[in-house]
Amino acid sequence: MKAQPISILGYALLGLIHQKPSSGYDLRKTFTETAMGSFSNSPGAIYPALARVEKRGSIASAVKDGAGLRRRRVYRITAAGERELKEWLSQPITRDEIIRGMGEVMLRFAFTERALGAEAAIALLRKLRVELNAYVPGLKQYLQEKGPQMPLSGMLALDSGIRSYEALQQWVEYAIQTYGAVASSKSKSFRKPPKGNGGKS
Amino acid sequence: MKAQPISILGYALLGLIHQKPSSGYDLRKTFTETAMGSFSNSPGAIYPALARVEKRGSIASAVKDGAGLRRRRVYRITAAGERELKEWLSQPITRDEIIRGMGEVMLRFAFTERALGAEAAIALLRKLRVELNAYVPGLKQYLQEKGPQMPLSGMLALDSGIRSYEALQQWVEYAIQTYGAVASSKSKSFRKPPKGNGGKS
DNA sequence: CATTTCATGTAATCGGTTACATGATTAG
DNA sequence: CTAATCATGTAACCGATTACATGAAATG
Repeated sequence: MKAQPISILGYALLGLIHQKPSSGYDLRKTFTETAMGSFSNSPGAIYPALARVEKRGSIASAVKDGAGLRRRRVYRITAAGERELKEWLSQPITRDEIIRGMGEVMLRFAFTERALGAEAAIALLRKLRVELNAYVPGLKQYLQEKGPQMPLSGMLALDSGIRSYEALQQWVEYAIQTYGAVASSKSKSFRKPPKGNGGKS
Repeated sequence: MKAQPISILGYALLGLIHQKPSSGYDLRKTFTETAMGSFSNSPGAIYPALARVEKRGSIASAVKDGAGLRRRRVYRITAAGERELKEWLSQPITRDEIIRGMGEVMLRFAFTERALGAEAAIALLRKLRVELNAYVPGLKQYLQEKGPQMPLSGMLALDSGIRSYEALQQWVEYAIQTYGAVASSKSKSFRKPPKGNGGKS
């Protein structure tokens, strides 16, 4: 039944369009100008991806063309697309996803609040915490056991990965706390910027 | 002249083979069992990649086939391959590389010591430090400026990226110090495992 | 009026994913 | 002797990269 699945780029586009109807050019700008630089901003990636997602019915487009306006094809999400987005966001976080890189997890987290609510975002963070707590100790043990036999650079590269995961663990705690505060006060306007870290900069 | 460039997977294979002649199966095991899990361990990726790198002359293979031994095709690096590896490792670190993800940078770092020596590894770390110091403040400023207008989850996702870069900055300092100590003592056997972090585990 | 920016696409190519295929060898 | 593991491949498909193409509107 299910045709082949939506690619990660497809989900990124779907999530952004869900937040706000956009044209291909808008989405390209988002990828170049905001911190989503890990996605391709090339037209040869985005326009075909949009066409694929549209063909499967997850988004729909309309050409806006007024006097003195540039012709723009604006996409909006459909009911089916919203369903698919929510389904994707609801999938459990696996260890595999953590190993392959945080990109997809973070993308899902970024879209969860808007699509499923703050409680779902907190639940995702809790699941992420569980997976990290199960994964990181093994890495550290591996470093301690095999480290001395590795070349120094290999050992350091591994250490870099571990530190990165530990920073993520600290972030998860902070994010859960932040969400908890917001959820309990039930006020969307209550929002202070994160201090972020033990700023040494 | 230059045919199309070697892929990242190709360089990963080239670097590993440079460290030690290996078969495709060995390399697959390396990807699954060690912390290089971000690379594909599927035969459909590795064997064609090996064939491509061999066809361009960067590696050469010989079939080892003894009595009571399984047939294995073992690859070793050629002089041309070593040249190409060193050239790749010598390329400057760009901001683009940092944005696209640390995977390639770390891979290059991991191979640099063996291929170009400790001094080159330190030089790479210094360049990485410069690039990070130039990049991270902009991200933090972006968060402070645009953060309040972003949905909480978006702000937190960005914060996660920033924390990750800051952890990397700290790692770079640590790595430079570690290498400095080893280089000054000029002794390869002097090597203690990294404490790694403010261990809360 | 020329150039830059906006805006959307197409075509060639290539590497990775997934799945399948094949045998030989060791283990139970 | 059967099952699992070792070991190497192949084929179909699909998505991303790169480069090119087009045209309209704003800018100077």
